[in-house]
Amino acid sequence: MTPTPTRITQPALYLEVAERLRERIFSHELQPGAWIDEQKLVEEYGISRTPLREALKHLAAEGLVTLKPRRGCYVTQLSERDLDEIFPVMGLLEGRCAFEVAQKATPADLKRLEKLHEALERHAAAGDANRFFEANQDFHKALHELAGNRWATQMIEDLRKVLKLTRRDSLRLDGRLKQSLKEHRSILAAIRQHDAASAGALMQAHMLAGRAALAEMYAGKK
Amino acid sequence: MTPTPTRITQPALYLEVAERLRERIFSHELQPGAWIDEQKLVEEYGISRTPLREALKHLAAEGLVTLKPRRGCYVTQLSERDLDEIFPVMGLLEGRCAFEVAQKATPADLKRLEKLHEALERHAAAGDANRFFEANQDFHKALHELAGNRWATQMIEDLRKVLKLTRRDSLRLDGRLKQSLKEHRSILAAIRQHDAASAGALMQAHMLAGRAALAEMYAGKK
DNA sequence: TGGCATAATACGTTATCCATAATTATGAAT
DNA sequence: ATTCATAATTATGGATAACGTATTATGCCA
Repeated sequence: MTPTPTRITQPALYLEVAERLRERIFSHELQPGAWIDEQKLVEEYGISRTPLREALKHLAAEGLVTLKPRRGCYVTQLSERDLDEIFPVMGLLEGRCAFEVAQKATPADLKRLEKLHEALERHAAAGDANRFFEANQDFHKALHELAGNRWATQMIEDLRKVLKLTRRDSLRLDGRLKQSLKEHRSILAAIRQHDAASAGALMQAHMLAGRAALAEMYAGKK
Repeated sequence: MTPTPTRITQPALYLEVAERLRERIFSHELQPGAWIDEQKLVEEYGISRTPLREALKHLAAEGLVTLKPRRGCYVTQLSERDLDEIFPVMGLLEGRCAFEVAQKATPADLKRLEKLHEALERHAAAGDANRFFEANQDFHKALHELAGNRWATQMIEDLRKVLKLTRRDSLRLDGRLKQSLKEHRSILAAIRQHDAASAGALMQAHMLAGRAALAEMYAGKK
């Protein structure tokens, strides 16, 4: 038998720390705007300051935290303006992916997408927003992979991470989940028909609709 | 009199180091694929390993260097595939900026763009590829600023840095400078007429033409 | 010549210290 | 008592040294 399939090269410590912090940020245990206490984390994780600081710089490059010189590290707070800027960029990139996939998807690719979409339908029918969110992400990821542009994919993933700072559960908004499903359906249909222009445009609209849903949620909170 | 207007908060050391390394990378003193010797740099700059390593991680996040676990740091080498992926993304983002600016440029904005374009014309007429390159960058930067999407701008700038790893002087290619100027002219014309769709499309084509020029250069080298 | 053990190199991490800037607490003067 | 200036505290940014360990290179032996 092969020895324990331990990772060939174990990830650097700072990457592991970054991942742990990411989770805490996404779970909102560390809220946007919160100060990140280096000393506390050092003790908590039982590591030294160096890798922690490297992890924080890494997260800063991703945009999840903001480094204020001589004042420490804070969880990034997205402004309304940030959202107004990020979603259109996402729309461009995701729209392009959809465009590409519609052009070159093979029957096997289509089958895969349909399978992912079925999961989406299922979770929507069950009203399970969490699973829907996951399935949604899987569907988009499959599109990126099929589009085959690694740089675009990287950018989209970075932006998605940043958006997770805020998005939380706009899907739970009354009707948004159903609407989102509908949009997905039409995107998939366009891809199936190899109608690249429509697929791209629909995807772009899908992103902007996501922004609008968020805005609605904020408005509702007031 | 006010005290010496020294920088309110002087930039962190690792940022300065990163900038110096960037220059050495762009000047091709550090060539793509080259191994970066930490010890040598530490001695050379008279700093300790900590800020140097932070600088390297920063550059890695920008994509200029690649960190191989336990094997050190190497200047990033772009493949043909990378170029084929990056230029279209640039096209999307820059195209969008041009689109936006065409929509909302004020007379003052147009005047500013025209002034920048004049510099472009001047340096093209003089056949000064270096200054043309600079002026070209200024023109694009002005567009980003007028478009007003900071996130898109950030991404474009990051990609431009990465492209500088390779691009060097495709502008010196026979005729490319002139062709580039022509493309700029038509873009500016579309913006002046507030023809957003054309401005966006022309800009996108401009980016793809840049990719094609690079490919031609590679082909010529063989 | 080929495989394996050993040595050298350099990366990742820890621990500690110092300087400086920011924050808070303290105390004096009006 | 309130305000302002100063002092004490705290935390970040940076430097240094040292250690463990993975990778690479060297060289021995079969």
